[in-house]
Amino acid sequence: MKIDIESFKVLQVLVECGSFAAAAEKLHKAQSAISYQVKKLEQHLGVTLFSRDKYRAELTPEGRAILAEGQKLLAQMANIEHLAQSYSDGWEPRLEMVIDGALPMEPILVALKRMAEHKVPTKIQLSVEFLGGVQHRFERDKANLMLVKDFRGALQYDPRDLPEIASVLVVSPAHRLAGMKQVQLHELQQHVELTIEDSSPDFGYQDDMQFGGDKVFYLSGFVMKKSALLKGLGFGWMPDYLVEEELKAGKLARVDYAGGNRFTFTPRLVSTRERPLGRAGQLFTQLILEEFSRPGFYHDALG
Amino acid sequence: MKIDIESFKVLQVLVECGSFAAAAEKLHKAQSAISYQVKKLEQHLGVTLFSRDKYRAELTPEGRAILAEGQKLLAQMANIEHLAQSYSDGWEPRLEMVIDGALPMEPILVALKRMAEHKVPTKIQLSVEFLGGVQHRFERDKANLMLVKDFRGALQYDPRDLPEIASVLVVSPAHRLAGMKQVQLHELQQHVELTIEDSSPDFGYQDDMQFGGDKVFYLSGFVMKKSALLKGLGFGWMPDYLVEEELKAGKLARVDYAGGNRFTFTPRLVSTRERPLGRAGQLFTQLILEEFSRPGFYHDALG
DNA sequence: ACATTACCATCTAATTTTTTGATTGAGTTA
DNA sequence: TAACTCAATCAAAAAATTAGATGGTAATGT
Repeated sequence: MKIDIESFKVLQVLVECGSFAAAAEKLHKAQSAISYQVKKLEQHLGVTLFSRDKYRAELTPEGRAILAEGQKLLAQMANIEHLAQSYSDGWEPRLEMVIDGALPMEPILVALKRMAEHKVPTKIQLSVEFLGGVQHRFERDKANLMLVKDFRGALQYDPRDLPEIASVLVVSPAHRLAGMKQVQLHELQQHVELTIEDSSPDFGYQDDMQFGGDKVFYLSGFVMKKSALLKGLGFGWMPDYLVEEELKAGKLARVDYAGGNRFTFTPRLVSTRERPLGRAGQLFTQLILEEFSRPGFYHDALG
Repeated sequence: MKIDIESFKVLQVLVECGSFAAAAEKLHKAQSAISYQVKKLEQHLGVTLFSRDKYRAELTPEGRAILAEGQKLLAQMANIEHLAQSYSDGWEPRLEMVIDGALPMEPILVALKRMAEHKVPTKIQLSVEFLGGVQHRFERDKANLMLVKDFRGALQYDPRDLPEIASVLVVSPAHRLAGMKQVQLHELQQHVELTIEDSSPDFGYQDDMQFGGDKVFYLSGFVMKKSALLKGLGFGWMPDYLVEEELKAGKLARVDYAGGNRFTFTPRLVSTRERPLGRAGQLFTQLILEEFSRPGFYHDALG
């Protein structure tokens, strides 16, 4: 004779209705069934829930307390059913995403905010990595989505292009490189290059855009890289949207590198066919596309 | 076909054991019963909990999430059973107490602390009232215990004496009454008397110890009364234990009232025969008796 | 490669739990 | 007082759950 959630439902309705018979009617049951359920619950708990010495059965103080706890139980049960309903409506329970720190966070955060506004039941986890670390983590954690800068595609992946992002080679105006015209590669190589540290543990990945000088500082993110640039520590690539202000204000200067001081990359939104996106992943995909394509945002930063 | 708590227990054990057969053995059931329970739960929730395409059945992501919620359900259920066990062990679900603000809080709080150390499952509610307010609230709220100063006993009550507490008539040393010898009643009546406001809404109750002058200030508690005394606003009774320090330090002085500047009262712990005390009430009664009888506490304050 | 074992779904029959419908005694209302 | 409502109880019926047997498939051992 196991305890049954239904007993608490009965208890609840019983108290609402005020009598066994009324509760029976409300639950489309016979009155004896209610009696039976209450008795069962009382026996199982070893506690008298109702005092029957008066005409109407009345909740005991213990009954009141058990009822209150039972409500919580019912609420948790309802919660589970709601969750299950969400799942069978196509929402996935979790959405894990890995994002390249080189990409602008603003549209990503806006997309997440809009997700929240849609009351999506999916639990979302977002990790930020750099360079090879993105793909490494995506594979290690078997994440669902990856928002990545450089992507070596394979068959099982399902990539989708986002609008291009441009980068520019910059340096502090106080730095020697700032004043030079038509800087040659060997000249660049004599200065400190600032780079983002690859966050993958195994270095199978190599940044295309490194210059190969002796003095390379590896930094752990664009915030640090930018402040190192501002301090005149060295030169390095920065996405336009991160240095627009500083260039305008003259706090940073473009390096006039002979090989070109601009390059663009195409961020990609990648999922895998093994783990097809659920409803939340699809919604996020759509929102990310919208936010990255929104005019007047970081595109304005482009010269 | 209703959903059953037992299903979640099965789910839990199933995941712990890793196989249907092992779970069946652990639960002393046939393997087919486990299959049946899982299928039932899946159907009811409309969600696939296990993927059976591989050799071993494996939790789906949805299953993992449902399991996590199910654990909460089981925890709540266990909580209810624990509570019920407490009740059938004689613990009452609630203990409501009303306390006279004239009594020292220290031993009461110590008793409550010791209650907590006993891991009493009873929910405790404590209200502080003054004079007639104590009994009024006791009756209105149908509380279980009342710790009261003056008590008009009736048959249905079950009072129990606590050690006496003494009060003294005090005033600021700067006040005119402070220097006077053998103060007569009519002299007292010309000054402001400070009294605690009766907290009962209907004033059926009248404080015995008032002097009947014109100028009476009603204050809402001893903290306020004491600071009014210290400021020299008037004179009034204070329990010894509250003014011991001030008398020693000379910040307050005894009034040399010809009718006597001391009176004692007997606090009483009262319950009613209609609502006999449960285990928590009995324990509290015992602890309160111990704390009020503890030597070296507020009794030291007595001259 | 073959036999053996472990895994889980499914089926039927047995068992247990729950519901029903009728009855009873006690308390309430007209 | 008669008619009524309340809740407990009982036996029978209905429903849910379990055990035991069987079968197909995947892993394991020889």
